Amino acid sequence: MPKSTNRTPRSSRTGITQVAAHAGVSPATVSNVLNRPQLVAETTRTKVESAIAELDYVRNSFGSSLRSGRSTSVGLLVLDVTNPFFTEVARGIEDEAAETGLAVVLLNSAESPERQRRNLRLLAEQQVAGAVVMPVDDDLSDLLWLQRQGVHWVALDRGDVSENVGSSVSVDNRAGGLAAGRHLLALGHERVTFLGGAFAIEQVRLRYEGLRTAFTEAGLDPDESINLISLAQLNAHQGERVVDQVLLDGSGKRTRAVFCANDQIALGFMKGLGKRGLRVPGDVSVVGYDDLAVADLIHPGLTTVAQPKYELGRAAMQLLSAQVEGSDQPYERRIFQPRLIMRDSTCAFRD
Amino acid sequence: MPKSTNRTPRSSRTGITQVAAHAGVSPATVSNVLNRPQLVAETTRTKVESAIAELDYVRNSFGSSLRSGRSTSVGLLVLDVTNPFFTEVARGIEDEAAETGLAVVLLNSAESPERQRRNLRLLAEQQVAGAVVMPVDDDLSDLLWLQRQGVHWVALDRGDVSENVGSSVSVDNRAGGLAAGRHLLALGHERVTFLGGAFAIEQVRLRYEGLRTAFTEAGLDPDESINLISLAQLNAHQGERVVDQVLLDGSGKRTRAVFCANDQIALGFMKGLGKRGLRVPGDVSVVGYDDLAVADLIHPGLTTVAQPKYELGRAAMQLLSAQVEGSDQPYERRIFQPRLIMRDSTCAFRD
DNA sequence: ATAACGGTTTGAGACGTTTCAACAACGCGG
DNA sequence: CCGCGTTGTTGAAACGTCTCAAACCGTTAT
Repeated sequence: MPKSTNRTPRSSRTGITQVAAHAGVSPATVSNVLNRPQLVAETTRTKVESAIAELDYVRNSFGSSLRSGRSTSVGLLVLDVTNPFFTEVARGIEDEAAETGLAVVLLNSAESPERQRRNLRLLAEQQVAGAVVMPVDDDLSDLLWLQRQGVHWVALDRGDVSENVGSSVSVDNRAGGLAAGRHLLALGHERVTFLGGAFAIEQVRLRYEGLRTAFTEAGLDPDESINLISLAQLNAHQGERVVDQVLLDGSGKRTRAVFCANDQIALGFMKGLGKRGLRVPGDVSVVGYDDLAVADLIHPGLTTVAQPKYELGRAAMQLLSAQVEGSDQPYERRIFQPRLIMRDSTCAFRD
Repeated sequence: MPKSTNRTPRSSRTGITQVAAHAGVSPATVSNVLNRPQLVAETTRTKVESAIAELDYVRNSFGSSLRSGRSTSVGLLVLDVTNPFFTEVARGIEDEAAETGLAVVLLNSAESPERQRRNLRLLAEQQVAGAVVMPVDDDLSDLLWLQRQGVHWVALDRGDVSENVGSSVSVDNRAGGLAAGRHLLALGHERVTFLGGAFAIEQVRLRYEGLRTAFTEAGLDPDESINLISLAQLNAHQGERVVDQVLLDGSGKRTRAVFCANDQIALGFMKGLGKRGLRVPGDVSVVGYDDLAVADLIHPGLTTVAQPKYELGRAAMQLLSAQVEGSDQPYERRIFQPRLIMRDSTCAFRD
């Protein structure tokens, strides 16, 4: 990469000073028009405004932010830009930010702690007002560092960050697991496979716990009734790969109901079933988690647990704004409720 | 929203000056260590470096950029953050940017010209070094304005921006349509429905033209052989809604092959077919466009035209860097080739 | 006539960094 | 011992904006 000399091209870009000259007032007045219009008299204000229009002036946020200490952008640090869950959230954040005139700086941790660290550092350098972060692991020290640098943050989908460390928005994963479990039990499935155990990931663990609760509620022993299968990664490929293992079940009886930690796994799993000539829900009932757009498009429609992703994003941004505007704000954790969406991938148990 | 006084909290944040004091050198030297390490003597450099480490100094990009005129962020303006096509592209851009230490500012036009305009303005204010833009319509005047403000840009997936206005990266849509057409013809389908005509969108028009070329090649009259159906929007819902209309075809004969302008349409269409008890590919062969991740997960697997999305993003970013580093660079347009992926949603014609 | 007072405007620093000309220190050949 | 080039270091002036205290100016109260 050649280290080119890439400096501001022309000698004097149109700045607040040029506008001031053109309108016959002082720079300070122009600044006032821009930032506290109430302070400046009607007639001068219009004069300045037309000067701004004529010169096609746009504010230089560097100068502005440098002086005022206020930043006009916020960070969004996600694990994987490609993940449909995040993209919905991102849209919520983006919409909310747009209303406040904030720009969203998107960074991708790619699930790597090292890259997360680099990105947080970048955010600190960029002096963002705040950041919405999906932490890559349980180690919050980097986030605390960010806080010390004066950057507020809100944790996304990680309700477990301890209360007095930061705000968070998340969806009640336990409730989601519970709803899925109740649904399957209502259909008569007293034996269920949970597909996706990777308990390092909090969300998965909670969904599993919710499922167990449903069985306990029903007077069944979770340890007996739930077949737990661990996956290296929570993607479609793993879901497909593990089909045979699931079908055997260990108990001898064939598995009739599967609850997947997310929709992608469910899709992979269903693909695997199809290859083996098994039908959903005739042979196996499948419940997913996330309600991706495709869940409603595939055949059969996937019964799944929906999360208010867009709302989640908006809420995250709102909490962040609150933090930023009043540094003394107490930390808040907002928890949303998931919703079971019944489609055609589940049906009543029959032997 | 309360207009709180939210100023820089502490009196003197650790800046280059504090580091200088702590290391017993001048601020200029610290700056040199940061930007041109070769210039400064080994011993002083280490001295400064440890001061930086001890004080946990992070560079303030406002001050830096203000003075140097160099920006450390680029914009990415998309039509819809949620669109899987863009998210892949975004990942490419993000990866490439990360390597250069650039931050990506993500903005969403939501298909609205007015919001695009606002976003471009925001980018100008943020003084980004450049932007990757998917223009919302054919009106390039706002982009030219951006250029006048000193912000370079690269058009994404819009090869039609005229040569001497800006760079672009795109995928050869005509070739994609051609490949799809040849594939269907090779299977014996001499009559095909094109689903998605909304020719305001350049990509769609070109895919259609490619399809026509395939028929012409084969000695068939495109006007006779291709049934063109227009959709208000290119989404799954529209794809589903239009099923009956497609099946009738007008010619009396039942449609046996459909080429959809994108995968989402294809998915919706297939859902509609399923509801009517028709099988893919037995009753109707379906070809999509985009190769979304789900195309390989659903049953039957969707035959579709894949675009090198990730590469597209990387290339866009590379072109942008070139523009930024040497303002004199000639505009370049990079065109990628799509690839037909054969799965199970197409089969030989039989009556 | 003076003082006090709102409503407006403005001069003169900051903010944190980079840059560049100038300076210091040093060794070296003449 | 003097100039001279080389290598490191630095003082001071930007960059574009915001902010604050001070100045200005017609009014009105004293």
